[in-house]
Amino acid sequence: MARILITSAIPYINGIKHLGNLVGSQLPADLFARFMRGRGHEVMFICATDEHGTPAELAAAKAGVPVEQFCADMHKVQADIAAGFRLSFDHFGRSSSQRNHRLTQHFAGRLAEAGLIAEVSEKQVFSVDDNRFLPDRYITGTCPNCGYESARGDQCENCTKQLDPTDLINPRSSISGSTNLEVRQTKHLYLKQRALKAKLEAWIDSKKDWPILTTSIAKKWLNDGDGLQDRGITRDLYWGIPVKKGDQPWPGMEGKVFYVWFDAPIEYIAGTAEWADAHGLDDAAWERWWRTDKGAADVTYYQFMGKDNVPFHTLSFPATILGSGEPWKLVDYLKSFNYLNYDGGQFSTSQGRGIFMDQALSILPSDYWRWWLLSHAPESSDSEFTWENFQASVNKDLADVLGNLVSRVTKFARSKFGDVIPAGGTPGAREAALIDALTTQLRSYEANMAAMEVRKSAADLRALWVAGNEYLQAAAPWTVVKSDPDQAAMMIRLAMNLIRVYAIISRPFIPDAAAAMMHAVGSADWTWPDDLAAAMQTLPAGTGFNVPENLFRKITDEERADWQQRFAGIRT
RNA sequence: GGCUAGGUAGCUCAGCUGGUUAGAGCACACGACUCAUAAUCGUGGGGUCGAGGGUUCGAGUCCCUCCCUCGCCA
Repeated sequence: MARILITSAIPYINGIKHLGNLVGSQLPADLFARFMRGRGHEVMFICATDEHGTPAELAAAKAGVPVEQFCADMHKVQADIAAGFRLSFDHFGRSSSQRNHRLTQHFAGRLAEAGLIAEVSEKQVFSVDDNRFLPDRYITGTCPNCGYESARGDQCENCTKQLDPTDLINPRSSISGSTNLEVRQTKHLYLKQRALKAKLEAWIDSKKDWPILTTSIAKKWLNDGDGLQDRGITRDLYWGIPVKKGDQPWPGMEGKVFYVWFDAPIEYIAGTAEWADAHGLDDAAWERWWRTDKGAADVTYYQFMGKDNVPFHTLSFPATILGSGEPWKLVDYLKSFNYLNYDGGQFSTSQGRGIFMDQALSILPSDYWRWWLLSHAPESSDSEFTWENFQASVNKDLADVLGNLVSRVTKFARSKFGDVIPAGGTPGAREAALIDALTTQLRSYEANMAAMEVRKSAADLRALWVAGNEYLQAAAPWTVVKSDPDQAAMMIRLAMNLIRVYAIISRPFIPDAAAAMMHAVGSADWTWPDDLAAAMQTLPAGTGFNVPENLFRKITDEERADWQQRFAGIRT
């Protein structure tokens, strides 16, 4: 039994995520976690909300509630939706937790002791009326280059020129519109990433089995232009983790907080500590997942994220870990995803375009979405959601191939043999051939799942389902029963056992349907079918079974057209 | 403009270090079956593998040029 640590990129607290966010990190991470658990491995699967920073403060202000309250409420909302999608986190933490405060401050202290923190004095725009420093992109003004009146302080959208906020003509606060702005001197901490470049590069180079998408992004940041840059890790904000050096004050940094991208990945670790706290366990319980000197040496650590998160996970976070000089676990395998597009354009949180997680659950149960999203995961390139494709895949794969298989077996069994799995008959060459074919396909499925080849795994799983229909079609128990009821009973007994096997191996993709299948055949034995021939004899004759409701219903053309129209616009 | 990835059947995609008639699912046509959610199973049609050069006995697979899409960066 192996020990598997899995983290999903943590979603930002501000609002409900769309299906593109889901399929890029949380959902494939869940698939992998469920698979590894199913195989009997010890799994720790951690996710959290990423709560700090200006957008959360502004959203809270807009909602008219204190930011602490806003984040607590939104965390609850996101946790409920995650549960709705059956995301099986061992813990869904919060980057604003006290655990993360202490750990983030601890890392900063260690980095300072290692001489990897620089204090830099710089000029920044302060909005008097808002009573806050403004991030560059929250300053609006006229572009000195092209005259565009709504240029942002970091870049003009119109002429794409890179700007400094002080370049803007008639600058104003994007928050309040106030023009009462001042340039003030402020001091910030920088993480000396340049000093860690050689270490980071050696570490990246040691990862021979990482996808090109991952290593190329990392190497570009390492070597492009002037190479890896030192990075500011503090901000003049209210909402964040107070800057401290371990548990000691940091002179000159009073009232400042750490930058959200510094504390967010640390929450992977802190979230595991939160898990221990929530279960009344001591520190050793979570440290054995993260400290190689305290039991984590045999842990394999997998991260899942969208491609936009790769630089932070290949460089910034490892710089924090390596720079600390302490034996924290570094990621072993990093699975990154491209983007999912929506009907010809991008999903967009800021523009409200696409389908959001709560909307998805309001029209169909999670299994439908899980299946489509995972079987079309944007692995090798961006992929596209269309309602036509969604309807076709769900109806064919789930309703026709799998759902109908369960129906035809259980209904036939009920009408011909009664309430229990029937006895009699002897398996022959056809049954042996089926088990051989299933075994081969199952080994392929396991290999693809272990390699996080999501689409290929889905294709293998579907092929396993199809093999069941092929067998039934060829064996034709509905014909055999007329002349040799015992042989028909044997076929049905085998099919019932096959449904149980399907429940186990399908569970990572469609957990609810898997539970329904297991219930239908009157079992609760989720042991992975390492030996398929043996697994196919798990349910003995005499076992009671149920005829379930249809596992999946079909999406009608009318529904598709309705949803297509309903979700065509912009969410407000 | 620089960089990554991609451009393969109507659609969504596989095709590892170059090697017999380029594959799968869906869709389509025909057939079988009738236990089942008008489900299932079988067979078949359909592609000059973005364009043009080149290397090679042989290229979707390597090299060069160009076109297009997406993203990142500037």
